[in-house]
Amino acid sequence: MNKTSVFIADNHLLVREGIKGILSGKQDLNIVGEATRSSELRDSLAHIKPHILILDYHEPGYFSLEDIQMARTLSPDTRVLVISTEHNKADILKALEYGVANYILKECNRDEFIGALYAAIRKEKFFCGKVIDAIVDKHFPKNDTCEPSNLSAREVEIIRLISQGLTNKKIASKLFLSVHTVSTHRKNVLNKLKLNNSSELVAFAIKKGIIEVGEDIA
Amino acid sequence: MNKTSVFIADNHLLVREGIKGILSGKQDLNIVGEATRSSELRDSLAHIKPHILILDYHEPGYFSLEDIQMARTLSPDTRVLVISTEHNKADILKALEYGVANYILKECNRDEFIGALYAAIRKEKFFCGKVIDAIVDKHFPKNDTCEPSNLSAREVEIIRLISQGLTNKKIASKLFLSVHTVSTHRKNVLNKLKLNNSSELVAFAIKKGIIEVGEDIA
DNA sequence: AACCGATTACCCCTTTAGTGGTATTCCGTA
DNA sequence: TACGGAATACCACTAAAGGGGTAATCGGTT
Repeated sequence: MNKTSVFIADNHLLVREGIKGILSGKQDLNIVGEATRSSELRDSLAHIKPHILILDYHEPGYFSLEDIQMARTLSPDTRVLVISTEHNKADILKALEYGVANYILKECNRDEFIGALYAAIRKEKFFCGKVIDAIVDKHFPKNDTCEPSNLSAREVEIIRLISQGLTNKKIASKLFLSVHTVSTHRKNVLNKLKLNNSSELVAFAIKKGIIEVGEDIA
Repeated sequence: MNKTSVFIADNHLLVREGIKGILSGKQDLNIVGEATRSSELRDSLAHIKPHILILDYHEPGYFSLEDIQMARTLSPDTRVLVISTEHNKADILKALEYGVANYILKECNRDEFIGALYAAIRKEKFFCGKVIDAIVDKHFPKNDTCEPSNLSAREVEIIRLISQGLTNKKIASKLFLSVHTVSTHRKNVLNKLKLNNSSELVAFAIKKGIIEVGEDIA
């Protein structure tokens, strides 16, 4: 019988060991490789085409949504199972848009993990409860409660520059726009999100994953 | 011979399994319990007093720095080994102040993990490289490069309220201060951190872990 | 063709933030 | 006790943001 090949991309030893522990004893599975960084994953996928890629997406700087795209390009037949700590709806939805069929949170239980893995093998979709919540919220947006309203690309760009401390004037010259335009965008964003000022906006945007904050510890 | 009792506090199945996998085969260790939430940890520590508590501190909402204090109160002789994804210097230093003697990051390798565990058993300290970096930076602050300068408690409080979108006026009335005082604090903070405005301040503060952003997915 | 959202741009006016000072009180430490 | 930082409070002025409009243009859809 053909074993299913599994590749693990996770930069945390403990999680890799945990996955291997849970998969050990499964006679039908074969762990064919591990990667702890994007570059390792890319190099491996150049010659290994596993059936399943288990990818731990957590924070910027490690494996990211871009790695999902990269994996799907390098090995289109590989099914990607994302495990994540990420509670952020925006990120979950982004991952799904990137073609991830299986997404579970690390806090999911053993059955959910095994279930998601075998669903991936069977080429079915599997999402744990909280991920489904995120999807449902997207498709059936709550009546009036404030939700990460659909911001345009331009608006997100403006938010990003605001969070970098730029004034309307500087944003305008950076984007070759009128100060009025930038001001209008800022205004519209605050209205859409029902926020009062830019400080609150920055906190909100980071919290919702609308913008990223660069990494740390240099 | 007396086995060393180990208690695991981690809300991630995969990490718990990873820890157990690495500890399995160690004849001198005995895993005496697990907790996935603060409340479980508290209940367990009421009657189990393990030699070692491995606590996974990562995000607000799960195990937190407060749980470290709680553990040290309920079971003062228990050595706490914190494992974390946290690159944030402020949080690492806070954990150390709370009496944690052993702190490693999840990306540390097997030797570091084992080393930290046995150091804890021997009642020695052990920090992985990146944690040491954080400590060193604290004790030998860089010459002139901008570093998470020492903000006073009041200043942090002001930053938190700014990030909630409050104006100086509202902050003043909330804290029973003059608007001038709040304004002065805001000004001093921007000077200390060499930032230009409150938007940048909020992004910086979240990035550096000076303030928390509430959780998600409700 | 008519409509709609996104993007651009402008107006007026008020409020708030930012800049650059000074100064007092309190507390802990040298 | 003298010094220094933290916290408090004030002043004057400038720059920027926020609130409330209006409106033209462009692309895509109905």
